[in-house]
Amino acid sequence: MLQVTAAAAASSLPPKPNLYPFQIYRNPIEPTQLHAVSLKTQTFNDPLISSRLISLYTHSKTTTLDHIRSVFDQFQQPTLFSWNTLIKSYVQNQRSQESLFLFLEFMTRSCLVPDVFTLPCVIKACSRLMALKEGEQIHGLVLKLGFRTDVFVQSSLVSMYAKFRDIGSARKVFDEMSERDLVSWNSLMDGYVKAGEIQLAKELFDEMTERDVVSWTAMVDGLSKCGKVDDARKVFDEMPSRNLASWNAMINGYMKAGDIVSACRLFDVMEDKDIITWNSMIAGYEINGRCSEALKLFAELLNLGYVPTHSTLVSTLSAVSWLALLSKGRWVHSYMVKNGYKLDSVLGTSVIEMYCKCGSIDSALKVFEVIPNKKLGHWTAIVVGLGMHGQAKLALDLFLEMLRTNIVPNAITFIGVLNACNHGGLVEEGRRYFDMMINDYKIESTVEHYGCLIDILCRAGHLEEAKCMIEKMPMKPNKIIWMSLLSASRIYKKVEIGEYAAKNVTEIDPKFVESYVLLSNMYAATGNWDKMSLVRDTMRKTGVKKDPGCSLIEYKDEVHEFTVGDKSHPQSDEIYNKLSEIRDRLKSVGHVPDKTQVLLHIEGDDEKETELENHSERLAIAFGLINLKPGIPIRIVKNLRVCNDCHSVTKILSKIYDREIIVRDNSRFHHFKNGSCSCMDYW
DNA sequence: TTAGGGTTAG
Repeated sequence: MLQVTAAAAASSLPPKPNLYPFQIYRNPIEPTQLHAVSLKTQTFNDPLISSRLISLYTHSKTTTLDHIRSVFDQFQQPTLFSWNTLIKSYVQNQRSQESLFLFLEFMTRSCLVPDVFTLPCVIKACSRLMALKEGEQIHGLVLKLGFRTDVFVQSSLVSMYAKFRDIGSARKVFDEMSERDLVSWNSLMDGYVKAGEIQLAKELFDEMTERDVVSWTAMVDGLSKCGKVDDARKVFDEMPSRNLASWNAMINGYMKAGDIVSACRLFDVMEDKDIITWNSMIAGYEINGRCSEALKLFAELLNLGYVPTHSTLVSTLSAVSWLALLSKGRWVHSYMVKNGYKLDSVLGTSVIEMYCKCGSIDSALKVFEVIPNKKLGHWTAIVVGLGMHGQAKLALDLFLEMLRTNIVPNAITFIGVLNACNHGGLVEEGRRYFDMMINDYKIESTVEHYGCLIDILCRAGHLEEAKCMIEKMPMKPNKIIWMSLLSASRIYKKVEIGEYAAKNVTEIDPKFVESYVLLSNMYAATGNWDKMSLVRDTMRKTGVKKDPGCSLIEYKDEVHEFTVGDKSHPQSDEIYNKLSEIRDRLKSVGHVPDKTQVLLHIEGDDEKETELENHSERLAIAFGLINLKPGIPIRIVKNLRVCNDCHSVTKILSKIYDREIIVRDNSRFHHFKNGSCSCMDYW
């Protein structure tokens, strides 16, 4: 009897250590070595050996996850340990979706029961994927299996719900926990922070009997995210110890508050920095409009040997886009290609956007075309970009192609589509896509969608209808919408509607210059000189001033900036000679300057004409004609809307100098080529 | 044997 029991026990136990090829746990061993030996000694399927093998593979830096998977697939009966290890590897390698698939396979195929190691892994996968439904299912499984008391499992659930912004469920799990560790406190607190409930976060923080650096950092982060950067600094100063994350949170807080000086002060005194520190600074400069500084930091970071992350590149590309530094953008893009960055949803979109905003729609298209299995972001970026560049037909063709590949558009895609319809003057299509968005895709229309549709109507001259729509739309019309109506009133000479629109703009933003400019230009265009001088008087009285026009052009890695009548450029003499040559050529083709649209207080026609001729974009064009070789497009970035006269002059120049001129104004691109412009004279 | 959760950029 005794003997039988011993034999049965022996057969269920793992073989004795001396039966193993070598002492697999004690000695350092390469996974490939163990793999080979296990095959030779036919111990490959031994539970201990196979578990150890998977573990060794996951720790080896040279083994890919797919290879580990192929080894795993050869096991006859993978152990729970092997399943857990593989599931975890997927999560760690940012392949959470596959880890959930694997978990599903585990549940259906393996006859094993998940344990306290399996569950936190899959819970984390759900929270990474923002998979609410799956997360709740796994929560159900946790309850069914009775892991209610396991602190690891429970705190994973708290952090998952916190990530989902489902603070109620997070709180519920937290309240039911029989014991709580620091992580559960911190997770819940962070949940409150993320949900913007700073008061509740603070209460929880005060309630905590023990705090670690993570708790303190979450508090710093929370306070600075709700705009209390001074309070955040107080907490930061009180902290018993700080780590990189704490410093980064504080820097980021300052940057979000627009306090670049304080952010820099911290950055400068920091001894250790990591890539997140640099990313925070670069993104901070970028959101505060200091794009040149952002690019400077990017260059410095590369010099110091840091490896840029996706986030670094997104901010950098964004800064490049703002400045429209095409050559810099190309450099960053080729850096990415050389270093094997994949153009995923986020990065691909950034690169496409960069080329669009730098005026090279051709490069954007080239990048778009070579991206394999394109995501919604890629499609949206190119549709929006084509719209911006006035290529309506291609934009809509691509949109339809996207629908054919069963990609579901979102609200932003439709902004691109409507914008494209607008540039192509496609009124009926615009209405149809607007309805399609609401009825077929159940996307709620925003003020931006209405803005596009109203601009479509305005552009086509349906001003009354546009006005009706503005009055009937379900949300409060914004400044842009009224400006759209005002701008069209100027073109179609509908003074009454224009005045009505201008009045509404002024109510929203009394200091908004562009509305005064448009109103005055509308009066000028309709010969209402008295009212025009009235507008100018109002501007003088309220102290509203027109921003000085400014144009940028990139040449040999340098940005050349011109303002109206600028004489500070080293090549100034040459530029003014070129301008007088331009004047003669314009005269010879019969161009008469449109002096009605000048809004500086200048008496006498001669002065007005000189003023026009020295508009910043003319200086930039002259500079381009002097320096850029024939055939190379002249790319200019302007801070304001292009004025009427400059627009018609640039059209003529594109023809007489046989030169493509691409101008980015404050909202769109104008491609001047062979005497016409891509905006079809509506802007 | 061996594996798990929380803070900072985007």
